Amino acid sequence: MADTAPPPSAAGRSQSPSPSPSQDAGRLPRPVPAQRRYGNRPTMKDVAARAGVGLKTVSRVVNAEPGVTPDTERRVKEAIDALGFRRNDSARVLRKGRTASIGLVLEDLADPFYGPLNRAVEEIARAHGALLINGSSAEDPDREQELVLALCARRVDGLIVIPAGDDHRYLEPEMAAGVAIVFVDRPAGRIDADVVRSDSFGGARAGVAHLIAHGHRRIGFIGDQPRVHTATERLRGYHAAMAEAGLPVAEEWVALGSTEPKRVRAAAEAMLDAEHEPVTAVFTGNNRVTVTVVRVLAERERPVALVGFDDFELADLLVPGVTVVAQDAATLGRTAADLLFSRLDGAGGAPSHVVLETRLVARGSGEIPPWDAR
Amino acid sequence: MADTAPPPSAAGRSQSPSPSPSQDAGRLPRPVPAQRRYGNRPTMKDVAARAGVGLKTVSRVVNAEPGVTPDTERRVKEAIDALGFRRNDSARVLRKGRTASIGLVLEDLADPFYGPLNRAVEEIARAHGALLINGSSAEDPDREQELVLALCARRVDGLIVIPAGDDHRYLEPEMAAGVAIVFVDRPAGRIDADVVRSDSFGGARAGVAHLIAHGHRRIGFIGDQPRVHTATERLRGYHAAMAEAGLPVAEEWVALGSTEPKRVRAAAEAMLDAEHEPVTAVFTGNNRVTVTVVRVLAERERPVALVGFDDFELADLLVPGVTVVAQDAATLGRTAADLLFSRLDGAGGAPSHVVLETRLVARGSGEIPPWDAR
DNA sequence: TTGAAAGCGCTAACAT
DNA sequence: ATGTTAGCGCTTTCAA
Repeated sequence: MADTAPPPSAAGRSQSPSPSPSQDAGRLPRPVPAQRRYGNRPTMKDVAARAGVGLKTVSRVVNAEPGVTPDTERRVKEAIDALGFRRNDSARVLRKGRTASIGLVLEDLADPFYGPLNRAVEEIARAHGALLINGSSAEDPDREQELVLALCARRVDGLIVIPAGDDHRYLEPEMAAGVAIVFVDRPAGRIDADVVRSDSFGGARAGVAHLIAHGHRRIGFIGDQPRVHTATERLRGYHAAMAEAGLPVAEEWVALGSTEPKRVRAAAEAMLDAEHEPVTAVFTGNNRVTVTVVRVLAERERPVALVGFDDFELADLLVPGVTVVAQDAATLGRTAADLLFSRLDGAGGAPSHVVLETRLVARGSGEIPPWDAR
Repeated sequence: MADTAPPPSAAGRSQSPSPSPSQDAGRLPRPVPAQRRYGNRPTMKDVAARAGVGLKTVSRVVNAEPGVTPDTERRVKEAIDALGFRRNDSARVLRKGRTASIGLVLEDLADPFYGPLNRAVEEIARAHGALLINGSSAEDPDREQELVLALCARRVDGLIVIPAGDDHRYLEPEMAAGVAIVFVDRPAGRIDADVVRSDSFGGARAGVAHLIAHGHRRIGFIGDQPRVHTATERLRGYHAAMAEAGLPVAEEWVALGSTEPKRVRAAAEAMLDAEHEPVTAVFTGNNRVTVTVVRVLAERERPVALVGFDDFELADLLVPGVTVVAQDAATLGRTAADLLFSRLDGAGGAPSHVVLETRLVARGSGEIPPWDAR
């Protein structure tokens, strides 16, 4: 999209040639002077020494455990402040077995659809005292797997995954080992696991039916790659609506593929400008596609109707307003996170499949009549 | 909101009474049978036992270190697969001292402005083999500190922070201990640290000058809270542009505060509808504010000019298109991440302050002449 | 109330 | 080429 401004000046390359940091030059051949990790951070042992107490006492103070005299506590706290001590949670985690962190793997951190979802998950995690580690798969199954396994190696307590791939059997050992995993937006492939998703089929069917109700008979569908579950579900909804209205579907009216603007634009133009049976309305399979199609339609004379899956900011302020099938990303995230933490709290039982309803929001673009209406 | 699927059923406590995993059962009065953490995941020791090799050999295979016969390697790998072993990075980290993870603290994960930034940081982190832990401060200084310190306790190698607070002295011990920290969007408060930000002052000055060039003399400024550095910098730019044009600024034309739509709407309406000297143009301090003001202006008859700080998706498709002072969030993130990793790679030197230029993008709303022009 | 000792699972350093 | 021994910094256990 926008031009990527080059970093103005090369970032501060002003390092002086490191004046021989430490003096421990000519000494005994000690293998390694028990050198501290973590940039020589003080440990509980250091705090204990400074406060003149035992290690465990420091631990008690740090963790606010009972059984420490106010006076001792004060001395320990002073030592902590003086040394700038901060507990090393890595070590704690190793001992305790829980990391108090969960992983969130989504498709693209930059996609505005995931912002509210990400935020909702974070809020719930925070309420449970857990940190959120996240990353995006860039819609690449290999990358998804790599990321998910890296998170498992970090021993996240649980994982929320928006799957890019369609085979998640690689997760079986992890799940058997007790990692809780909830899939969002799309079900897991070839394993049975918790899922929270929107009703893609029903939403798309309703959206297309809306267009049909407004007089359209030749309706295009532009969606995501067929590998993506939501894409095929929405396409199924499209076919269902058309079939229910007794309308035929020409092959040229359906275009699945990447959400890359160029591809979407080409697909849209092809079905709009076809000699034979140009479409009078378009249903778009997700917000990325919708935005590009809005651009294409804005350039043309002939008014073409549009309904898009996913709501997006400012959809109401465009002219015409964009009619959408809205799904609630925040609720999706919140529900998934709640489910995940209930699993972590010990909830057993069969995997649950939560399906959230969508909502058709009419704003104008979906109510445009066909331009060839007689 | 939607139905939060109730935890299906209560806890799955179905582990059989541990069929005495290892044989060292009837021995000394060992306090606790060394029970495994992490949901009984296999460890390198288990793999070693199963493959009939030493622990270190497993470690070598797992880390692809040299010095293992192809045959041994095969046996170890078989054991790994059979057991579903996955290295515990918590332990690794404890030993190695580096976590290969960085933290990103921003204001709001749901704000579209941060999506591309987040994504850019993630890409760089990934290129360096690091994971990204992130969270949002909700623009609350206490929450920022809490989050940052939690990340430090996890011993992230470095931190990228979009500061909410204005006093970051609490980071001094961390930085002294070697945690690399780069601030983005706004400088750190009361400490000297690396910063990567846009030229808020210059951008705002240019934006306001643009309005002045189009004939406006009464221009409003609606910005973020005065605590936020960018807000005051942009206000400074506004004042500079007005002063340079010899224009007075009425007190009622300036409104700093929360970016909450209600507040922004009230502020906008007040300055637009003033009896005395209503403004004919508005400069908005960030994308959240801009979006709300666009809504307000869309409801009115009188055409009011608008220039906003920050670009946003679809700004070009609104009618009129919204003229903005664009900053490149992705480059901001990329530059900060590059700087962070250069620090982690040992780059020393004084803190660097990188300032990225902004770009005025004229799209229509900023070129509307004053409605009272004679 | 306090603390010493034994690991958590891994890697570094040193045998063999 | 492979194995053994110490820890990393913390919590757990148990004794004082």
